[in-house]
Amino acid sequence: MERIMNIEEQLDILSARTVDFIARDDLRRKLENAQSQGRGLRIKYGADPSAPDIHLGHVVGLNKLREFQDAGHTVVFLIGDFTGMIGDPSGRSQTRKPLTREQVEVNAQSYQEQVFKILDPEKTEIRFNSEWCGKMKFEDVIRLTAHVTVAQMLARDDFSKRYAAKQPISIVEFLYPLVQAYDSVMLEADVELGGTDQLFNLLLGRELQKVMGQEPQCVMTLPLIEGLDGVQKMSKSLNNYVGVNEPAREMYGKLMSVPDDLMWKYFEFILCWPKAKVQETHAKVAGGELHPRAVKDMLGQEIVTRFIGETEAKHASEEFTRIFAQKELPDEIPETVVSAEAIGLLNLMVAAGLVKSTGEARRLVKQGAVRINDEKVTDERSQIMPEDGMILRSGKRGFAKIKIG
RNA sequence: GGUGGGGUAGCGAAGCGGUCAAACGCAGCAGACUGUAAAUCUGCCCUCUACGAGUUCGAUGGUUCGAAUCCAUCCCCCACCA
Repeated sequence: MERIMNIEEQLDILSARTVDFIARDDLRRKLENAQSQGRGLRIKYGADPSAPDIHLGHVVGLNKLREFQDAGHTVVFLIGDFTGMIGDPSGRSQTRKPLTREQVEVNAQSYQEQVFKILDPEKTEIRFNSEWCGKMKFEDVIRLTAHVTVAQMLARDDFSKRYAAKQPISIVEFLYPLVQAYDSVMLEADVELGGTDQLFNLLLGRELQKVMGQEPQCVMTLPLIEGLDGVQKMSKSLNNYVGVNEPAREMYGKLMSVPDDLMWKYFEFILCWPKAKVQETHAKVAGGELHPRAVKDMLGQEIVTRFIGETEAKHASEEFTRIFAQKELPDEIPETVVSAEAIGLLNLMVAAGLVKSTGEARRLVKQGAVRINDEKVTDERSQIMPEDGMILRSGKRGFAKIKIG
């Protein structure tokens, strides 16, 4: 994989699929210098430690990082633990509580496991920004802020919009981009990668490096791909994501629910299919030559294969067809242990973890979504005599097997 | 420091003395349909020992036969002017 590529060739490959790329000439110069000195470039990628699930949205960027590695460069995977421990006031969701040291470490650990499904550990440097942020004195912080003006900050799209709309903007939010920029200085990043929403922050890193007497980093942004709903960007908080650590069955199933039109993006940015191949396949579907369902099955299987394995992918695909197309049972059904006494149907469903409350159970029964051993149960008051191996089914996706104990 | 606006179910947002477990939208769930956990249509969507009962509308006390709606105090948030 590590053959000698000429610089222009590298530039082409590295800039493929990017939205913003600043600036090609800078990168060329950096590549030339690095090559003559026999070293690789340092590619920075920042990660938020509060949401340690890597999902397909991140994969878009990780793929690009991997390309850099394959070209002989080093990825600096920066975990923003310092910022994570302070918390984020912008998301006014209280769920964004500051993390403790321990949580950060646990999250960082799980990050690494997932990230190395894509990145080459040999060429990855994992760093934490508490390393330098934690040592800064207040006066250092103030000095840092002197490098940026409010007007510069307000240039950021979401700030200016919120300011115009008289929405709150916390000072901390002004500090975040600055911290991120400072990270670039400390890491001496040659290139920083991020989603298109990061453009401002990435550019600020460039500015700050210049001010601090460093070669400014190049900036690349990659598209944010939409999640399962097909509209909003994939994110954990919107729960429209596919995590790289999910079981094959989940991963495949979620991918099958992606709107058809979105598939092409996934092929291009997650599986890194060449654009021509994507267009060709798209054309075949449009012309009726290929069935969209078949193409989506291919997408699901290829993605599962990449993160889990081919056997699992095949199995997930077959099981999906069996359950949803032929309405049969999955291979493995979680067991619930109950005693051998008659129990109300609603309570049994709660006990089996199929529903959170009896109210929800009642609703499902009324709607005809509940079956016992494949027989529909419509009376919400029915008493059930549990039997070993009894199959309780609620809706298309809820299964429970009864075990007497 | 001053002025004004707020805190309502997972989120957003109505309600401003009874008909409010609380409109509406989003999210979620189910059914039908389908190539799918897509789209569309329909229904559901606080809890329970469930044709009834219990707890909700920032907190606590109060006025009332009756409060999310009125009063008092408190806590929290926001914008604007200084």
